[in-house]
Amino acid sequence: MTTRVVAVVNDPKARRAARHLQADGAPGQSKPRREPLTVERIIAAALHVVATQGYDALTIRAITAELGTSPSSLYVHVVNKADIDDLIIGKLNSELVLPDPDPDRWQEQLREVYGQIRDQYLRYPGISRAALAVVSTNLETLRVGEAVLAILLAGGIEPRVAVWAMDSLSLYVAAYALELSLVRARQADSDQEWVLSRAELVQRFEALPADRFPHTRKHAAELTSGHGHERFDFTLDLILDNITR
Amino acid sequence: MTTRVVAVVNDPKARRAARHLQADGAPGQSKPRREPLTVERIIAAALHVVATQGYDALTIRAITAELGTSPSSLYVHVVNKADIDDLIIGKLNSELVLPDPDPDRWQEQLREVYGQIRDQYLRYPGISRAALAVVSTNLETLRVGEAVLAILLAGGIEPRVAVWAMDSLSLYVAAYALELSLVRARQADSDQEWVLSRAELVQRFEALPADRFPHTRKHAAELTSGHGHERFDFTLDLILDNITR
DNA sequence: TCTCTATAGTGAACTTAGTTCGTGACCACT
DNA sequence: AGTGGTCACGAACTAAGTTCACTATAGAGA
Repeated sequence: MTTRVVAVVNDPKARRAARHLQADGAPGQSKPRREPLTVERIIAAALHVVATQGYDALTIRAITAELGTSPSSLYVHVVNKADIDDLIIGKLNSELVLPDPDPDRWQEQLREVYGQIRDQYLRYPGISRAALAVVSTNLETLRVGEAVLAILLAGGIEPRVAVWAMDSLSLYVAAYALELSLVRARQADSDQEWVLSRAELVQRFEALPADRFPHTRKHAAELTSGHGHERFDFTLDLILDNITR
Repeated sequence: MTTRVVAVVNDPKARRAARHLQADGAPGQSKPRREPLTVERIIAAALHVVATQGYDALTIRAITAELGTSPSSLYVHVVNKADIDDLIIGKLNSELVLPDPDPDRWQEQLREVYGQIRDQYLRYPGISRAALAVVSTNLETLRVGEAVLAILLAGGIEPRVAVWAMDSLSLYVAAYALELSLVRARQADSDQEWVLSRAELVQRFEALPADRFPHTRKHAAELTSGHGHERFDFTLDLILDNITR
């Protein structure tokens, strides 16, 4: 998508630095080869792996298998596995549609943006683990932060509160998506006998000693209650409704 | 701490099942050996590794080195690496001091409990990653959940809201601690040249194009502001102050 | 057109980590 | 002593991230 500095530099560290520095598409010199392995292709392959097999399956070898190359080939374009994580998170962030701040609809706008983020995380199961690790070190992440901040400030939220709220919201989406991905993955391959199956879990809840776990027993049903992302919306509203004061 | 069924069973899966099922200390038959490797010793060693070197350093071999044994020895007592994660999270949870619900002080009590959890996570850097993965499958975690639920219900919170709030709070502490651990770790070994140093990061913030990142530039200072856990308290209050309505 | 050089690409191998297996040690009871 | 079962362990296997020496190739310049 974004034109990128394909600086003809062998050192991938320098490449990474260049990637992070360039604020806008200002290509140094493009140097197309026959069917060149590019960072874009690597990102695409990586995202495909995550989408189809989950983040745990995102190994260097899985990516290169997707691309029909060998592991070492990646290291011409990429520093690290962590670098790849950084890149795919950046890519996802770059795809978010960020609205122009509307002071009258700031809460709605935030719900919309974080809804996008949530859905994106869930589309790439487990990727929120990477998102939690990245900590806004790349430009695309900053772009999203900037937009969220703009919406909050437009809503009349005091700067310090705005920054903190942004932080809370971001942490929460990531954690929510991570947990949900895990639960889903667990449901998928419950053939892993050593892990308790859902039935066993429910059974165990009911088998809990009533004297020690009265509330948990009584309200276990609520734990899984809530259609769709009702639980998510609940927490978002909790935060958004309260920062105005 | 807890007396445990040292069931004389070779199969570690059976052991795990036994661990999870026993609600109270009802030892089958204890069978002490000379200097036996026990689950307790494994947990202690594991926690020591995490406390001193961080969760990333928690490898099977690191644990066995601590214990002076070999990797394979662990598998007599433990199913998995994941099982170890489960055990240490359980251990930490078992150490939390949970107050008797006081309807008049429910918010204060929750702040106190989650403060304990936060501090514990931070004492064992990175361990919140394991906490996020466990998803309350063991009894000690249920014990904490039960207590939190009890406090919320005592505070007059509607059951469904209480359960959801508990979920949000738990996710948030874990994510908060995880992020903080990461930041601290990054500060510690910033010799990793490929990662941007703190100075570089600040420098970059200031170098951001003012037209695209006005808010981020202007309020970058607030990001790191807040002494101690002010940011944490802020979010907790956001949630706690709002669930009453 | 030919050569030269820098860079992209690659196979093989190294390292670390989780896990398994066969074997031996040890204890308890017969 | 013998026997059975538990516990411990060394060695080895697999998977994954990473490095390195080497090759292939495209484009620049002679």
